[in-house]
Amino acid sequence: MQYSTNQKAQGEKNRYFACCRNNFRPDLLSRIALNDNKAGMEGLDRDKINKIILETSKGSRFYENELKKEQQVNQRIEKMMEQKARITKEMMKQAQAEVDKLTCELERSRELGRVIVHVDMDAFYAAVEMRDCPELKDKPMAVGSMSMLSTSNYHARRFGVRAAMPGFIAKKLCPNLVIVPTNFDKYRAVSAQVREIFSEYDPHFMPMSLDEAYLDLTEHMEQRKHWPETMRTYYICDAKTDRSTADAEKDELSPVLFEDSPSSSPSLSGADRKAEVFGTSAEEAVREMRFRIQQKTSLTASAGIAPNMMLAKVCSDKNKPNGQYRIPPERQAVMEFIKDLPVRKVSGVGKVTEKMLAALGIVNCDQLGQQMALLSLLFSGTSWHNFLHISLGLGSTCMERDSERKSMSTERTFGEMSDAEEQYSLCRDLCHDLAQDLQREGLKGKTVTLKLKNVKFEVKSRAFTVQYAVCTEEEIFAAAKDLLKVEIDSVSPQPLKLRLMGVRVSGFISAEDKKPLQRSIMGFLQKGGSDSGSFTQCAGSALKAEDDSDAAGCLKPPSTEMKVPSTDLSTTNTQSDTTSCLICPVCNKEMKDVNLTAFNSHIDECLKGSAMDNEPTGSDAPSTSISVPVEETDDGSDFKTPFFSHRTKINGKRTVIHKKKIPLSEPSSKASQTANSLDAVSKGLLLTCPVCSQPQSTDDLALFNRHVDMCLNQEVLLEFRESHPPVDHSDLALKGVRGSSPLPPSKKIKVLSTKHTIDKFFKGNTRQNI
DNA sequence: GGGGGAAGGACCA
DNA sequence: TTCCTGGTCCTTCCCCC
Repeated sequence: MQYSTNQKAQGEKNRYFACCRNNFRPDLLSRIALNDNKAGMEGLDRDKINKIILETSKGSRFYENELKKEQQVNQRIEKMMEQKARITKEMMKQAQAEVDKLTCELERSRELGRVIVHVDMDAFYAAVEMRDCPELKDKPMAVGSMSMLSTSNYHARRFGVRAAMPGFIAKKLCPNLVIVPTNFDKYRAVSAQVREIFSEYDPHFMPMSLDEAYLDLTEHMEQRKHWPETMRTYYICDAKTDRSTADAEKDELSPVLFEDSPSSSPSLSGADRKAEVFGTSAEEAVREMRFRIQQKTSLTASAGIAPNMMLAKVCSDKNKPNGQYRIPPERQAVMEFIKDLPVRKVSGVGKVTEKMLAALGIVNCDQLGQQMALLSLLFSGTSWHNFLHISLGLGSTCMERDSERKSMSTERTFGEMSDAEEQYSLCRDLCHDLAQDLQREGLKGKTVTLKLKNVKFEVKSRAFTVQYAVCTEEEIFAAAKDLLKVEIDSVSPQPLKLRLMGVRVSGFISAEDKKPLQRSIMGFLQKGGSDSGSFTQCAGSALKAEDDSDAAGCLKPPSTEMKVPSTDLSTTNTQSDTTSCLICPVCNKEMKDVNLTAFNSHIDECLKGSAMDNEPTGSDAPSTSISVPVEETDDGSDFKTPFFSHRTKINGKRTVIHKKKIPLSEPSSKASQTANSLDAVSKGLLLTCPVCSQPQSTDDLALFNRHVDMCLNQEVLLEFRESHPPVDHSDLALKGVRGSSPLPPSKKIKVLSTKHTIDKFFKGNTRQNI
């Protein structure tokens, strides 16, 4: 598809006059009107569709709110235009110089060597439903409810029915529309099948949602070059394209067609089957992947192939449905593609940005590039850098893998709710659900945010940062209910009329601390420590960690969370874990690539051995010492726990739990008790638990070890309870983190930003080059 | 002035 | 009669150090 600027301008003009004829203000249309920026929606009678949408929406509270938002955007544009009027020639000259300089740098670092693919399933939810219910195939249908549609099939799109449109409006546009309720379990199952295929092309592919993903095929292409034809041959499934789920499941069981690595399936070479041989180019690899997806799921996918993620995403939309498009890895080809591309096609440019740019006469990426100096004076650095990337056809070439979750939330929309008791009850329900989700992922966060949408569609969020990271229903509710109370009180004696409530927890504590409370042997024995808390990293010896702790002595006292060193592994379920580097606490020997079972056996042996030749020699006797961390407390006293040193990050600040090494000869220490215990073992009598200090029978060292493990875990919990007394939120109520400053929700009118947000595609290497 | 919390908004699927 | 959900990131304001 070619984008013609002239056609587009003419279209805008026509729409403007059509609006005038219909007494609709054109500036309102941009929010309420049909967004036909979607495959299968080209050439629609927009005026007719918009008229229906507006007539259906007009007068509703939603419409009124949209109107208000639209006016806010218009004000932003006015401000921007005033700012533009103040720009001098000199300012433009300087700005241009800066733009040129940055452009040169970006051009120098342009990377064209990666083969990035964006795969997007066509009308995914609708396609799954049509596959499983063939009678829907020829009807306009959508998935969702009368309130909101998730997606629509291509028949429905011809009527202007699309995702994110309320069902009742869709019904006005297309009275014969069939609305099917969502069935996420089914979509997830299909998505898993598709992802299985993705992983064969890029094991580290980046899923964006159930129906789309980015893949880096660079490595695959290298290998593929040397593949014989048999490895690129796939057999065509004769199954009906509209087969039922049962058929699909049957197919799934077929090793011939669907468990389809030709190399590992010699039976595939049956001559009676129709085969398709794919080539070695990127286009062929992607065509093969799409073919396999279709064979396995009976669903089609579209794909874009480009040197970066931004372009790949745009490309996947180019030949939708069931098509693909490639931008060759050459600068000229990229620039040619970008030239006429409407800015709105770029992911990250939404309707507000589109409108603001349009006010400056910028519709396509070519114009975006030409106006960059002006944009650099009107938008924030982040925003115009983003625009510059787009105009140069640059995007991330480095997929951000394993990025950590920042927040977790749950929200619910409902009919008007005015009763306070009901609202508190709902709030608790939400907290309950959220707590379950948080605990499922082992997350704890310090900021609780309550989101409210009133019946006028006005959204408010109120946040409160608690002193300790929370994850239970009670803890979250304690904070959320106070936030809710303030809102209810603020409109009293009128009722607070809500249509949505949500609760969010963010500000997660570090990766290491957000794991369950139980501290594993792995955590104790890990050499040194690492910010990430990963056991597989070897960041320095246990002795070195002692130095670290000294160095960290000048740091602020560790936050109380630090008293809960934790990992996700318990001492009893670690057998499958192999670590790159461990250090035995008894003999201090480094052990590489050892699994925990073997490591535990080694410690047992060492304990026996140490017991036999128990010869404590003071601090120079690492073989018979254990580490006891010392956590500084406010009164300067030591806080001892039987843990090894442990470093973590809280809110970006690195903190270290201090570790003090205590030789066995040191009296009155748990370590010396261990020494005594070892001595006892040597005498075959009893062993004193280093944690609870109780003598234990020593007939069986394994039993003794289990006892110590249990004690350790109990002590962790005890310390956790001591250091985390139940938070009485009624005391903390709305004090916020700034101490005396009362939280309450600011009633001030926010100055609207005239800045744009950054496109997430530019977080990779390229962005760092700026 | 910088860091960080709060609030609100843009954008995405 | 009816306009979602869950997530990320950005921007601005404001307080504190």
